[in-house]
Order: sequence, then C-alpha cells, then structure tokens
Amino acid sequence: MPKSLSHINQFPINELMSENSIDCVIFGYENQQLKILLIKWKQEDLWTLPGGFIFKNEDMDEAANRILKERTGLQDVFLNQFYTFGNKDRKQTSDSESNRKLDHLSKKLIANPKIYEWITKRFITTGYIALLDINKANPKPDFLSDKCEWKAIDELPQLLYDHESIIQKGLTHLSIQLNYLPVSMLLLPKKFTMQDLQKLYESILNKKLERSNFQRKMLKLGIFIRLEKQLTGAANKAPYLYCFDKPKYTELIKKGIGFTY
Amino acid sequence: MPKSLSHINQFPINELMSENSIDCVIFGYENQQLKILLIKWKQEDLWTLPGGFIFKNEDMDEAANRILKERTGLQDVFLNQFYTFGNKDRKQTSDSESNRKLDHLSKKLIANPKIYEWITKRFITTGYIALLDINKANPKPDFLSDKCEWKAIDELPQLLYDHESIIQKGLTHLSIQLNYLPVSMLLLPKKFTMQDLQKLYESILNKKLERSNFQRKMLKLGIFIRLEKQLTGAANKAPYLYCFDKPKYTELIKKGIGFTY
DNA sequence: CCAATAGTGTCTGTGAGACAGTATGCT
DNA sequence: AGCATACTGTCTCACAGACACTATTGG
Repeated sequence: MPKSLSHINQFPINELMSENSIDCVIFGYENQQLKILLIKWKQEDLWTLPGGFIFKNEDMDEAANRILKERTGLQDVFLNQFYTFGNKDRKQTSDSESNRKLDHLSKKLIANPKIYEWITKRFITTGYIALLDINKANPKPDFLSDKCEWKAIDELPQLLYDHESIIQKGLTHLSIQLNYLPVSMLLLPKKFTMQDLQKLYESILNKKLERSNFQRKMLKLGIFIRLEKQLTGAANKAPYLYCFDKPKYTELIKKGIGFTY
Repeated sequence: MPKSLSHINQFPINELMSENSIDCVIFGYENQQLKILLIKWKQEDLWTLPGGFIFKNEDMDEAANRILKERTGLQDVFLNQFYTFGNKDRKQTSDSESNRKLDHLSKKLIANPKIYEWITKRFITTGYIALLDINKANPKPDFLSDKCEWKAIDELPQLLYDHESIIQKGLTHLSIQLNYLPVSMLLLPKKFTMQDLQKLYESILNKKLERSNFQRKMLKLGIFIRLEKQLTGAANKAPYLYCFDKPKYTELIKKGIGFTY
C-alpha cells in the first residue's frame, strides 16, 4: 500500500491515483449531542467532510481506513460503506458565494495547473460512516485545511459540494442499521446513564421517545450492567450509571436488537 | 450524454471513460421463481451480470439507466443503487479454471493490447438492482457476449469476478428494503394469486412463511383488489386472482408496509 | 364419497404505548 | 416538607404465530 501524501505537489496523477475518492462521516457523541468531524479550508469559512483519494492498487476499504487514520490518528475503527455519489455536478455547491470563494482559494493553494485541473474534476465518491469514541480521536487537518472540529448534528455549518446530502444519507443509513450495528457501544463512553443512551437514540432517529418505556425496553434486553449511582448535585433522585455487557451485546447485535421506535 | 458503444474498438480510453463501472442485478419473476438476468460470454460457458462503464461527463444514475436500456430495451425502470465494490482483486474469479478461460478468450476477442490492458484492470463497480416485468424485457447480448438468460435465483451458474457476491449483496438489499420498495407490484404480472405473492416473498426472504397468516396479514393491508377466481383444473378450491390498488399501495409504501416476517 | 388446496376464525403470548404510582436526592 | 427527576408497575390494544375449521373444485 502506498504511503500517505503530505503535500499536494506529490500527487501522482494518472499513475497511482484512481478517479475515486472517499468521504467519511465520522460520528462521535459528547454532551448528549451527536457530532460529526468536519474540516475547514485554509483562510476561508468553507467546510467539508474529511476525505481522500483511492490509490489504484488499493482496496476501497483499505483506503477508507487509511484516510480515517490520517485524519483521526485512530486504527481499527468501525467503518462502514453506505452510498456512492456520482452526479456529474456534485462538486458544485448550491451556494454560489461559497463556490466563488472555493475557486479562488483553490487556485491560490494549488499552484500547479495540471493538479488543479485534476483535483477539481468530478470524482465519484463513496461515503463511509465511522463510529468512534470522541475522546480517543486526535483530529489533524490535511494539507488544504487548517482546522478540524466536531460539530453537533443540528448545528452544522454550510458545507461544500454535495457533502450535506452525503451526511443526510449517512444519517439515514445509521438510523436504518441501528438495530444491527453496535452504535451505542461505540459512541458512548464506558459509563453512561439511560438518559445519555436515550438522547443518543433520539439524535439518530430524530424523534422524541417516551422515557419510561425506553428504559424498560432497554433494560429488558439484558445487555446492560448496572453500576453505582451518579450524584449530580441536583435536587432529585440520582440516575444509575450503566455499562455494556459486551459479550451479550455482541451476541444480540448479530440477530438484531429488534427494537421498535 | 454520449451515445452507446457498439464495438469494443470504439472505446475512448482515458478520454471520455471514467474508471468506474456499473453492474446490474436485474430481477424478474416467472413460474413462481425469482430470476436474475445474466449474460454469457462468447464461446465459453462464462457468466456475468449485465454491466458497463460510466462516461466522465455522465451522472452515475444516468449511466445505470443507459446500460439497463442497452441490455433490456426498457426505459423508466425501477433502478436502485445498493453497494460499491472496490477490492483490488475483484476481477479474480475464485475458480481458477474460469480465470484461465476468460483470460484466453479476452485476448482473442480484444485485439488491441492497449484496450485489453485497460479493460482488464481493476474497476470500482457500483451495484444497482432493477425490478421489472420479465415479459416486457427483450434482452440483448453486448459485444463480448452471445446470450442473455433469466436464471432462477437458486439455480445460478458459476459467475465470473466477484459477481456472485454482488448478487448476494443485492438480494440482501432487496430483502431489507422489502417494506419500502414496490417490489411485488413491479415483479408480479397484473393479476396474481396469493400463492404467487407468497412465493415471491419466500424467494426474497429465503424463508418459508405460514400460508393462512400470510394471506390474512396481506389482505388486511387493504392494497389488493379481489378479482375473479382462477380455475386451475385441479381437484381443489380455485384461488382468487388479485391486482394491486395502485394508489393505496403507493401511499402505503411511502411510510413502509410494516410487515414482519 | 374423498383428496387437495383456498380461505376464515379463534386462541395465546408478546410487546408497544400510555400513564399512574413509588423512590430518591437536594434545598 | 416540597420539588424534581429516576425508576417501576399496570392497563389496553394490536398483532404475530399456531392451528382448527369451513369452502370449493374435481375425481
């Protein structure tokens, strides 16, 4: 597998690089909010999903893992393809102002006109979702960006290209697969309350759930271990902390949690 | 949109063609069997899915529609992307004998060595499922094949490349989406019996269903219109024919049939 | 009559959703 | 005590699954 590239001038056009790219919707969970890792272009307020190109002699899944590692420092992260985006105008942002800024900035940052031409053409891109513990990630910008940031799902900035619809599709995929993927185990910290869990579900399903029924149904699954209470200092009963019974959880996920919402 | 190509020597390598392809899992239903349209290479007993290449200035969905039309003569067919296959060895068939045959045959059929090299390299391919009325299709072989045939899902021949896993994934996608896609309306003929419908469901879900409960639950959906009886000549009660109440069916599909199996 | 399949009715268990009631931690 | 939130119990309705029963067709 080729090494990663550290500068734009190293791009081996028409040689090692295929005409396919990958974009990652990297999910994390913090302060009872579902978040996505976004990248900001240098100088301007232009945001995109972390992504990269696929080498010709590289498996697509390999490429996704490489890109994720470059951007978060993490290996062996849960990573799952969900859709491929191939509209011929997918690099046009709906907002024309952003388009202008991006065009101007690209020309400035990418001196070599051949590389500029290559990098700005239509790429067919495949979307992957990643699920990880937000505390373990150590985001690093790439050579065209100066900042990585976790953004709450309902407070996203305007995004370039078709990246907004990629996120939407990724979210839909996540909600559909919720019963078959270990989403909550991967996103929540080791210890969590039922409220944390419920808020996570509500974020993903974009829907309020009834508190008491949620708790009863969840506990009935038999995949949680009740720990000590968490005293919050508030004038009310303290919630229990829970952790996952990992073997049982893994077992259950295989046949599907069978949860209805 | 570019016109379709009628001969291998017309391939405009590195000019109009991207390095992406499309493979279609085209579903039909006949004699109470779920079938897939397959293509046979010239001379040898080598089978593949119908597919083709994506032009650089073409939407991916456009390309899929074009390819489907080239192969079946049909337009405005239900067509739905399900997964993208990008392993670097995906053009290797697990059966080495088939590999040898294919290699030999390719060299014979594709005279130009540059085109041979181009066409045999790794393409990232996106799988689409198509759902159509088997009686309306008029399959046509492409320039490397001499036969198209509908094959029952449980009697498939050995397939080249990774096409078997593409079919598997397509079938899985179909079964998962069964409550949200108008599968039975697209695959069944206008008039059908409950047994036809049940066999279709059983093929897709790969699972036997209980006859009387299936019927009751289906009829309760209120999306069928009961027609005359179908006298079969057998010594038993004749089944009713049904057709879909299309407006109600379409309405129901939007929110999901909510059928459990 | 019988055999075979179509279609309907009934029972049971499970579980979702609504909501009432109890427990607990802090002021 | 009083308040707020956590947790538990109970009721109802819907429906899946099992299976018995009736209807129809032709031998």
